Amino acid sequence: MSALATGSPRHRQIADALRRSIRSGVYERGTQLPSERELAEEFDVSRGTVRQALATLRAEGVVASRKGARGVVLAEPRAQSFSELLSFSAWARALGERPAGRVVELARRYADAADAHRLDVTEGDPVFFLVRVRMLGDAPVMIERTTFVESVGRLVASVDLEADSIYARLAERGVVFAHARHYVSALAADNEDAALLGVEPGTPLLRQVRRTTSPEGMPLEWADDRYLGDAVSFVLENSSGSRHAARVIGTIPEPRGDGALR
Amino acid sequence: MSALATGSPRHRQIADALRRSIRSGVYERGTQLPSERELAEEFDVSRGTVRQALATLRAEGVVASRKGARGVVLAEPRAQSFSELLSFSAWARALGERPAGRVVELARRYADAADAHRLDVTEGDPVFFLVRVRMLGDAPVMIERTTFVESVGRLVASVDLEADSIYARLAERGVVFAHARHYVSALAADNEDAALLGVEPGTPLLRQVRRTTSPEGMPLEWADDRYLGDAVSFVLENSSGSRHAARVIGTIPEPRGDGALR
DNA sequence: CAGTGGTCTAGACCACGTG
DNA sequence: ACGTGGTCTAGACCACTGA
Repeated sequence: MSALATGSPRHRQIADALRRSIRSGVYERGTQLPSERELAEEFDVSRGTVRQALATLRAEGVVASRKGARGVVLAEPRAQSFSELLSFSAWARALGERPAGRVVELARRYADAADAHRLDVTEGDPVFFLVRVRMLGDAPVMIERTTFVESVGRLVASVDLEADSIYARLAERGVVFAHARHYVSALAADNEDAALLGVEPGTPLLRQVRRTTSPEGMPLEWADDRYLGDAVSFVLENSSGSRHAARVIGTIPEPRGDGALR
Repeated sequence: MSALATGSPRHRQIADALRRSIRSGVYERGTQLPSERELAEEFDVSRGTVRQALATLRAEGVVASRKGARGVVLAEPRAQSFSELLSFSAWARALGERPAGRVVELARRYADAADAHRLDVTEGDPVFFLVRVRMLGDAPVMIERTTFVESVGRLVASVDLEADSIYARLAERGVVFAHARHYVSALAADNEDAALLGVEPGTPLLRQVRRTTSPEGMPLEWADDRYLGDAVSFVLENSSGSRHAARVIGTIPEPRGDGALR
């Protein structure tokens, strides 16, 4: 016990405490939580702070609540975070797997129309392009094709790409990835995909196109990741109030509009 | 103008107003928003209410904010909601498409192990099983295989499944779908999939397995939806603070644990 | 340095649900 | 009828950003 987050905000500490209570069976799946006023007294904070903590758990799909009734426990908390969705290395390590990567290509090149659109740069501006095959243990599970804006790419080029997590290294140098939008669809492996993953062309792949921005909203990278369909899946939570996820026609918005459809 | 949501909470009205302002170009992508205190004065509410509205936009990926600096506009707001992710009909209509569906099978049967696990019922309990092919215009785009708990399934059986949105009809009868967890992966069309969608076996499909619960956390249905990979994709937003989405090893959790992994 | 968002408090009223 | 969560107010202090 102890040594935990004395400096972190109170509402986060409370969310952590509630998560632990649920995981350890103090509050079981399907049962009701104490009222917000009771929790406020228990943690010696105002009700507003308790509500802030509960909002976090609600967004995680751990609890649900309605107007006149007490909150209920929906499910065990999942251990995941933003960095684990962004970084293959962080994710793999959190699962106890040994992440590995083989660099296929690292090049400085010039932005084409797609790069320009997704990174908010001008066509012809320099960007960095990186292709890696990522593995769990010895088995390849995905191909990662990432395009970085020049300032970030220069840092990437100085990292040990075979061993390290790019995002951990960049974070050390003050490059913060704060927000991402992901497009998820399915496609058949083309010849290059197939060769890199060691499968037949035509094998179904899960495609994730991602665009990541800094806290200021500045695009930092975009990536086209392709997973073996039976190796990995994505999980998302989705409640009546929230709009974190959506479904769109077609695959990936290419030409104009940043937001697809239209 | 006017006629809009006089009864809805103030923070929602403010979020709507800000979304409109961004869409209409009052606040452009990449620029700063007014300070929270200024917005509070403009809308004549307290700062807390403004922050509640901004939290919504943040979760949607429309704006971002950090400690000492003003919020910035990340992207144009997307028109989507929970019901549009859940209901094929609502989604298609919102896009101006004409949704259609062909019922392949509707049967009352008895829960197998997977049903029992996902719906919190006992193996052998009655459930309702529905298979539909969904189309946009004349083209089939997905197969929907849904299993309902008995109480909901009985209502489903009384609905015009070819024309109506199940979820709209159920909502009218007081069955509220409040929370969903989705698992997204890729797989190859099997013979049945291929025949129903009119494609070759082996064609890549985007698979979404969903489990939906009531506001009280009671499971109402689970579904295995398979989309033509090039017809539809999913979009998700994901910020440093949030945990709405995650990546997991393997495809769909089958046996135990509700939360996959472990 | 002044201004900002992040956090927190201590109240209040309402619509809703359950007994 | 009562307790509940949802909403809202009017303050306050802090850590951080940016000129």
